[in-house]
Amino acid sequence: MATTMQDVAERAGVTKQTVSNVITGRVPVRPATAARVRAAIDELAYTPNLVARSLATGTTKTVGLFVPTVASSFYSEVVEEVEDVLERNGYHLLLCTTRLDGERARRQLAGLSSRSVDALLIAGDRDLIDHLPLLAGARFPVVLCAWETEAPDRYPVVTIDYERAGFLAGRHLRELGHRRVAVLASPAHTVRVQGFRRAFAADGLTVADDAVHIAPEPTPEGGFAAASAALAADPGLTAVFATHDVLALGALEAARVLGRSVPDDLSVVGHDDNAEVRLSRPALTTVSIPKRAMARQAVEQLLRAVTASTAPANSLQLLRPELIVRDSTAAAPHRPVTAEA
Amino acid sequence: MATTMQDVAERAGVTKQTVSNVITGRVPVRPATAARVRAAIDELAYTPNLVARSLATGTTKTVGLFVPTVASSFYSEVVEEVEDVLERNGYHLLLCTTRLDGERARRQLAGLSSRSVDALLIAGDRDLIDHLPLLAGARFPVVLCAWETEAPDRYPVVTIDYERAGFLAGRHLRELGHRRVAVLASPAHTVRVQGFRRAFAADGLTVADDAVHIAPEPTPEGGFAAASAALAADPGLTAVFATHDVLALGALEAARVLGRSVPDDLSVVGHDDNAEVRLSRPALTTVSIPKRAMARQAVEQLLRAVTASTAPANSLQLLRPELIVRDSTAAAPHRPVTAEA
DNA sequence: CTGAAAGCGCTTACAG
DNA sequence: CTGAAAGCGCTTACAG
Repeated sequence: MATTMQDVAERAGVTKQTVSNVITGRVPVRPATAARVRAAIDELAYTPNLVARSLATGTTKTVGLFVPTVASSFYSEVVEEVEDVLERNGYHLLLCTTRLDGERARRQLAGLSSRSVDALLIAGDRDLIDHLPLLAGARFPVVLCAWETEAPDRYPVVTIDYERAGFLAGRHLRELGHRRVAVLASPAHTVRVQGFRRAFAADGLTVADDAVHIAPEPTPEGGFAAASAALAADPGLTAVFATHDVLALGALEAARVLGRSVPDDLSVVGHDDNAEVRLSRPALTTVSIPKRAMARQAVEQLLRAVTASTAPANSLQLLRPELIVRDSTAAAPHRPVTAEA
Repeated sequence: MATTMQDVAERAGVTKQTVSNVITGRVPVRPATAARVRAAIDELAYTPNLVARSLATGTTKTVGLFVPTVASSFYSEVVEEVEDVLERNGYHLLLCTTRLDGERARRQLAGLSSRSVDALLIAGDRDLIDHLPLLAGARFPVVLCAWETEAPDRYPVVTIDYERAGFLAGRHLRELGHRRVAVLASPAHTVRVQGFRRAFAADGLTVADDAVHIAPEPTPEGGFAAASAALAADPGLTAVFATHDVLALGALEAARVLGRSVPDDLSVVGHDDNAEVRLSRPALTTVSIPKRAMARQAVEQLLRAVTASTAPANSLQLLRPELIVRDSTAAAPHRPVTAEA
C-alpha cells in the first residue's frame, strides 16, 4: 500500500540500504547513484516511515511537554517558545495539559513513559508534583520549569526567581514610602509573598499575616474580592501587591468602586506583565517575568541532554524578573506613618 | 537495557506472545497464566514500547493538530477541548502552531505526513490553506475546522456559521434602530462583514464599503485606531460592529477618549465572547461562538474515521453562533434617520 | 562506495 | 488456551 524504501530501491536499481544511506547522509553515496535514488523518491512521492525509523534508532524526535493549561498568557507563551525551539531542531511537540487534575496528569504521564518521547519538559508544579516518582525508571531526560515550590533534587530546574519578583514589588513600594500595604495572593504564590515581605523587613517593617488576602481563583473577580476584603480590614492601606496581574485588575476595579483613585489614593503592583493587562487604566506597574527566556533555556538544556545522551546538568537555574513601573504606583500619600504590627 | 516483553515472558515462564495476549486482551489467557504474567510485569516495571507496537499495528494513537497560535482565547480553548477528547479516547496530541508563517506551516506539515499520526485536525485557514495539496497522498483522515474562507471540497469541515454571526450582530443593531453604522474588521473577516451587511439589506439599507474599517492587527490598539478612523469619517455614527472582541475593546477606549458614552451615544457589538472581555466596562454585547462544541465535533468525527478506518463523511458542518446582549448596546439616539449611500 | 544480514520490540494469523 | 514464525519498515555494523 504505502510506498516503502524497498520500492524506491527497486525503482532506482539499488538495495534499500543505499536508499537509506542517501536519505540519512551517514554514508557517502556516489553522486550518480544518489541522483537515481532521489529521482525514484520523487517519482514515488516516497516519505520515510518515521515509526520504523524510531524503532531502529531508538529515538522519536518528539519531546513531551506538560503544562497545567494553555489558556493563560503565561503558559501559552511557554508552549509557543518551546515549540519554536523544537521546530528549529527538527523535533515534534507532544502536548499534555493537566488542567488542575492530578489524576489526569498521572494517567498522561504513565501513558507517555513508554519510549514515545525523547525527553520531557514539565512546566508548572501544580498537578504533577506528586506523580514525579512515576518517572523513576524513565530512560529519557526530564527538566522541570516554572517551578515555584521546592523542586525535587533529582531533576534540573529552570525557573523564575519568584522570591526576587516579590522582593522587587516590595522594594518599589517601600521606596515610594508605603508602610501600610497588603498582598492579594493566589494560594500557591507563597514564595512571591515571602520576597515581598523581605523587602519590608529591611526597614524593620513587617507585613502581617492578616495583611495577606488569598484569592482562591486567579480571576479579576477573585482580585476584586480580595482587594475589597483588604481595604475593609485596613482602610488606611496605601498600596497593594497582587501576585498575579489578573488579581491586580480586580484590585483596580475594587478601588474604582470604593472611590479610591489609583495611584493617588492607592498604589497597585501586579506580577507577570501579561499581555491582557496592557489595557488596564491606569497602566499597571508590574513585575515582568522572563517566561520565554525560561522556556528557551529549559528546552535547550533538554535537547542538549538528548543529543549528548547524557543526563542534563542537575542545576537550579533562576531567571531574573524585572520591575516595570507604569502608572498604577505613586508615592505614599502624606499621613502619620504607622508601621504595622 | 530497557525491559522488554521477552524479559517479562522469561520471568513468567511463557512466551512473549502470551504476554502480548494478556496486555492487549485480544486473545483469552488462562487466569493463572495471566496472573503470573501480570506479576512479572509489575516486578520488572515493564511498560510496552509504544513505537514497536505502532510499527506492528500501523497505528500511533496520536492525532496531529495545527493551530495558528495558542495565545488566543479562541485557539487555546480549541486546543484544550481537542486534547480532552483525545485523552478520553487514549490518544496523544501532537501540536503544531503555525504562527502566521506559511513556510513554517509547510515544513511542519511535510514533517508530519510520514506515518507519525493517525489523523490530522487543521484549525484555522490562515497559514495552511495553500499547502493542503501536500496532504494529497496522506493515508490518514483529515478534518478542517474554524474555517472562515471557502474550504476545499476534498475535506470535511466543521466550523462556525460566521456569516450568521455577522448577521446576528447586524440584526441586533438594526432592531435597535441604528442606521449609521460602521464595521471594524480584521482583514480575514470578510464573511462576518457580509453577514452583517445582509442584516441591513433586509431593510433596504446598505453598509457602504467605506464604512468598513480594517484593523490589520487583532489588538485593542488596532481597534482603537479603526474606531477613531470610523468616527472621524462619520461623526454621525451611532453604532459599530467589531469582528473581534479585542477590537471592540479598543473601540470602547476610543469612545471614552472622544467623549462618546457607550451605549447612549454609541453602541458597540463584539464577536467571539472571549474571556478577556468579561472585564470591559460597559460589559460588551457580543456574538458568542461555540468554539468548544466545534472542536469536539471535529475531533470526534476524526476519531470515528480512524476507528472505522474509513474517510470521514465529507460534509460541511456549521455550528450556530448566539447573540449575547449585555450593556454596550442600546436603542439608537433620536435624530434624523439617514440611510447610508 | 554498495550489498547481505541482523535486529529494533512489538502484533498477528496460524498451528497445535 | 499457548507457542513458533513471519513481518511491520527502517538502521547499523560488517563484508566486499
